[in-house]
Amino acid sequence: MRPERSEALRPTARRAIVDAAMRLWSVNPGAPLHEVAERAGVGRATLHRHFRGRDALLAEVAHTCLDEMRAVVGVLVTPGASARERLRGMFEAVIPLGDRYSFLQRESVVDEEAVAGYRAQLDWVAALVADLKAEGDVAADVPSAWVVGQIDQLVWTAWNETARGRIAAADAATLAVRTLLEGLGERT
Amino acid sequence: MRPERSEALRPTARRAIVDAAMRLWSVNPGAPLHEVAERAGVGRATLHRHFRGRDALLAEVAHTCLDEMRAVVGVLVTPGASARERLRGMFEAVIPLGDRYSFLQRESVVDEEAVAGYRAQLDWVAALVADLKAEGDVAADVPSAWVVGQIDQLVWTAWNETARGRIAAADAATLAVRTLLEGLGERT
DNA sequence: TTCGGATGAGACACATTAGTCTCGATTGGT
DNA sequence: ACCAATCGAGACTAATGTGTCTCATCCGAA
Repeated sequence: MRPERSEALRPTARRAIVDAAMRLWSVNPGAPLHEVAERAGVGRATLHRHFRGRDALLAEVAHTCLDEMRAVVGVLVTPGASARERLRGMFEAVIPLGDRYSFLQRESVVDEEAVAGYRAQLDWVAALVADLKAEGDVAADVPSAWVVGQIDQLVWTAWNETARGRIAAADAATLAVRTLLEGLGERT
Repeated sequence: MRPERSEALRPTARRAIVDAAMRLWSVNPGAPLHEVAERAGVGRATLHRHFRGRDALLAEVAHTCLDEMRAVVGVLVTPGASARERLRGMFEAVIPLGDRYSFLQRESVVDEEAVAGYRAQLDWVAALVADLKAEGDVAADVPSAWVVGQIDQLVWTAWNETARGRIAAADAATLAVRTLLEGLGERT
């Protein structure tokens, strides 16, 4: 009757709830908790046993997103890689995560700590932009804030188009790099 | 006591409500109706006198957005203009509207007629992209869907960055065209 | 088999929002 | 000055979401 019971252990429930919330809130940011519980295959009461309330769950979801993002981007610190290579690697790593992170677009009500983490991510991108400029991949006269915003949106657009099946997932990162760099590179 | 009373006529109330909803929902898509009424300087009951419910208001707001967009874009059919000039004109016309249209990003629950209007807008952009390709401004090997999505997002990014004061409004359109075209133009 | 912890289902109270109604006040036109 | 239409304020009900609680059940471990 419940073959998935064996895997629905104690620690797994919490994880399932967070995962369900990520996916559900990415599509419908205002989805009620009972929908999250249902999607997680968990009772409503169990959700409240693990999380004090909606805010607590939202905070944990945000933290999880940022942790995963950090883990994925952390691999890219391979020394010796050019800024352009790091940019491409970042796109390849982050674009597949779009279907779970898109709800973060709304910076609405999140933890103090979470915003700090988000700031750190933006700083990472800002540093990358600085390197791109230093290595001549991005023209110096383009405002860095614009470049950072563009990279942010490129990730979202890439996921958006692949999710709709209009772009092959494999092409997304290549297209993103090309779109960004050959649009902001040194004028020819 | 109420100097604005003279202008708060019968037909104006409806308009004020729609306008308030546009601006408010752009920032907070889930804002309750009493906040919309308050922002519009109107009683809650009056709002319900003009609109059957939340859905009806949402529909009218969407229609208004599309109508304004159509009106603004309609001016750009000046014959003889190159595709590139039309693209730039579109950016200049549409970017200032971002603060009222951004809530449309969520295609969530809208009128059947509204989605049709939105499709028409995308078709207009798709036609522009075709012209850009024909005139050699956009490389032929880039998927048109990507270009259309990019233009869409460019508008949003441009407003986002100008709203945060990180980019001068006057530079936004120029930057957008440069970002798009010199990123997707013929390889050099 | 027995026991303890965790779970699911559901009842319940509470808060917020949506929608309706009434009443007194204000406005613009006559 | 008067009248009809509209409006704002507030009371009221219904619907929805949130949070707490109880109880029967299931699972794994002893």
